[in-house]
Amino acid sequence: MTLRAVKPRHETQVRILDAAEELFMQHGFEGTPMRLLTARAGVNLAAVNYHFGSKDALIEAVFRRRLDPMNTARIAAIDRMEKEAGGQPLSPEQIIRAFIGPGLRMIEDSRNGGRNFIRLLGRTYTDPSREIRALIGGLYAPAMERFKAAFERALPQMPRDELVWRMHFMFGTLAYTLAATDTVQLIAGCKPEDRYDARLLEARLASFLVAGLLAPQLGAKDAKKAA
Amino acid sequence: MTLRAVKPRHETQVRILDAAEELFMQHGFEGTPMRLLTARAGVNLAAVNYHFGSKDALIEAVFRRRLDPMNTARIAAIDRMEKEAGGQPLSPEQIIRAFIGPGLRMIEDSRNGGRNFIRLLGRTYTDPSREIRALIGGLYAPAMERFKAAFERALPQMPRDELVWRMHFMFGTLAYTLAATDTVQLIAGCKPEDRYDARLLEARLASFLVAGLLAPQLGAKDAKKAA
DNA sequence: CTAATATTCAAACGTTCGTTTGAATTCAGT
DNA sequence: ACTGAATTCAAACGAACGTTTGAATATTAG
Repeated sequence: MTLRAVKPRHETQVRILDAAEELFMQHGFEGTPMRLLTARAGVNLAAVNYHFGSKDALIEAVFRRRLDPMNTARIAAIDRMEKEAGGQPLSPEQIIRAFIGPGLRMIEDSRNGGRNFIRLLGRTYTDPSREIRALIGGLYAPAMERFKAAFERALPQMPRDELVWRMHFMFGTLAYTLAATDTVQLIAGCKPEDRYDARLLEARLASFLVAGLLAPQLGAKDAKKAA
Repeated sequence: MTLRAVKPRHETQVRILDAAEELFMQHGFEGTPMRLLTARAGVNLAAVNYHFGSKDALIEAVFRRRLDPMNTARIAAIDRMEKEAGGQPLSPEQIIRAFIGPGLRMIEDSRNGGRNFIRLLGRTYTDPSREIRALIGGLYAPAMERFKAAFERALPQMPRDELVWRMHFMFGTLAYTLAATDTVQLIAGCKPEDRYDARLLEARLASFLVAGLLAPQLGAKDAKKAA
């Protein structure tokens, strides 16, 4: 009741979520049949519908399991840093690292499938399905608002729409970097043995993003067309 | 034979390609049934298999139709610019604009479906299917090599692997920006009536990418782990 | 005009999909 | 140990998938 009974209570659901994470990453949502998924998880075909209701509900559960704690941690990190700064605005690099840190560090967690999830997450930002994108957008909304506020405080001189675009660019760079962790060799013959060092990647990415965020703004001639 | 006969000769194939472009963008490859595709194109269900062989072959044809001329144009632009420079290396901004220009300007072509294709292309870089990614990678390879060479000439002091990473980041930013042309509002309440001004977007993106490409490199302490 | 080729068409093929069913089994509370 | 709920299981459901077929039609060439 206390030890042996508690564990298998949700074991089936965990096995399903783990298998879904891996297979969704490898083959996509529509490319992953329920039969393959349940076989990989070692459960009965009907288990997904019994525990989650439908395949779509399973997809949502896969994202909620990791994304909710991840974004909660991001918001908590920003809150803590601002409190420590005592009213002073944070530096852009601090904010950027607080945002990209949790995702990048989850790459190293190949043990518990965090790496699978991150890659899955990266390519789901641009999923064809409107419902899927809406789901991801909804899960991200609170954290996004929080970070936007932090950036506005750090860069009070930057116009609102300019900031939105640069956040868009930064978000895209992160998403693609996470999604295409095996596609770097597309550009150059990067040896596949070069395993990802998350700390090094974080440093490289942070340097790139900080520079982009603080890039020279458009001249007045072009900028007035944006207003 | 000269006017009425020439046009309908390939009209069916063009209608199929146009419909595929739009529907693949909206629903993905696996999410687009042949019956919907052929109905949208106004052709018979068997027409795709007759003219292209299979659905997979159609996917390849969709990309080849636009991507081959696009990358040819990119390479030609670089060649021309280098010739005009007379041996002098090009500026990073020149190279970046030569790369992102063709794609961004195709966004404005909503008439002939170029906008559809660009969004489709953006999200296919991170497609789950290995075959699809390999196809895209192969179509991009020549242009990628050409631009890598141009960057190496423009930035001789930058280490090879550092350049590869930064090209990766830049490529990701462009891909996501193209793919998520309706997701900017995810970050902020960007009014949907704000139509894309491709020239303005190109200026914003170029500024961001140039800054990122020229960002300060990692210190020696971190850099030696990369070697 | 006629014969040969190219294309279109309706219909059906076999397969695979997500989901449902109802009985069998395991578990928890008394 | 016994009862009721929770879970697992094999089997089947109807629908939708990509593809194939062979006849009908349109196009080209001699």
